[in-house]
Amino acid sequence: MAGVRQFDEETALRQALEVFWDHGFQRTTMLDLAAGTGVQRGSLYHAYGGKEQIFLKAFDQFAASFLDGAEAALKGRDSRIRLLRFFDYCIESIISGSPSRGCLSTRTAVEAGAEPVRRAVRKLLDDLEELVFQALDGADLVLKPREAARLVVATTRGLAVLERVYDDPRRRLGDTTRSFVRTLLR
Amino acid sequence: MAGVRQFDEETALRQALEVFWDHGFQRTTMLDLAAGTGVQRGSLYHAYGGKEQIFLKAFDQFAASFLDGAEAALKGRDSRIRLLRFFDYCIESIISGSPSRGCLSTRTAVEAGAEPVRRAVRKLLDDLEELVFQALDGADLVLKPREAARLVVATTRGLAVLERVYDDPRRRLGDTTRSFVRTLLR
DNA sequence: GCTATGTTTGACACGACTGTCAAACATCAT
DNA sequence: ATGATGTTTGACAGTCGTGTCAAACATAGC
Repeated sequence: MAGVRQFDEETALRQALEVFWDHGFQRTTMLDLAAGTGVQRGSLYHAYGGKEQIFLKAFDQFAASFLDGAEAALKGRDSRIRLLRFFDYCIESIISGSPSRGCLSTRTAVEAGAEPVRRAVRKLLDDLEELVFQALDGADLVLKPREAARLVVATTRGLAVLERVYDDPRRRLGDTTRSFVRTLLR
Repeated sequence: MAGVRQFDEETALRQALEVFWDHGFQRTTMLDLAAGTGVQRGSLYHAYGGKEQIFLKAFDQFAASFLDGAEAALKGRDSRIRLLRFFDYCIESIISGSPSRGCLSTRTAVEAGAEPVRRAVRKLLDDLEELVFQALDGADLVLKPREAARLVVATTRGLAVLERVYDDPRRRLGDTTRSFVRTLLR
């Protein structure tokens, strides 16, 4: 093999993710990605094909890291604490950046049309559901654990939307979270 | 006054709303609106100024009608039935159209950057919360009614996101809804 | 009918972004 | 060193959408 890639792929994808997170999938252009990664537009086309493919690769990295964090947050001994920590983790992710960038996966789910992107988001949510499901083991629930896990994931989506709408999202989302956990656990 | 508008404003705004709902705020262009309303692009600019102003007017109509429907759905005698009917109403709205168009306000909240648009969505959610709050009067709740109402609205946002991600949204959203109502009412 | 007033129309200039490509380039293997 | 291989680069042509404007138009009121 000669003719070797001049940029570091992992770095570039991490930078691309920042761009997507800041601007959203739709508004992000190949020009933005070129600027954000320092890689020429033509090179990006050559290496990946286009915006969607870049997104999918960047999102994969993101999803893996996000799930790692979620798993760690779900590790407390009490299931109430586990849940509250998990939601805190989600909220921190959602309101990260300044101005805050919102929830990447939610924004993507709502904005993106293409099926591969939709599938990537679905996979993240399914994986997340699974983590929550396992963390709910032994909790005193009104619902079956599967249902509860799904409801938890659904609630994180609700938070993501509220963040876009209301001011002082940390407080607002935190309050909503605590309300929810109180109803879910018995 | 001479020089009179040649199109019916209410009709045009209703048609514009369809366009926005189908394509989302961002993807909708003035060309789309011209095609959808049958009004020339130049006339739309002249009459309203631009896309955002048209959206705000169309969205107002939508919000009023949506809230009417929600209020009606929240009218049963039992608060459980009231809530379930309310969620059914939301779900029907979310999955209306083919292919289904999703939740207009959620999509708008997530897509739109401009403050007036954000404010319009916020108003709808606040109004919705108020309706739910009143409908929760006398319900046997774990939470304070205000908190419960907020959680209900948050949950409708979660549903809206799930609809974008999962297949067979009617079932999925319905299941999630029933889980939620079971946890909320005691 | 005429006029004043506001509306409609199509064309215009412009900017943003896309996707592609040939030429220049860098690197590896021999 | 050289050739083979894949990468980078900047330019190109094309598409789509914007916002504006002067001229043509329609109507209410006199």
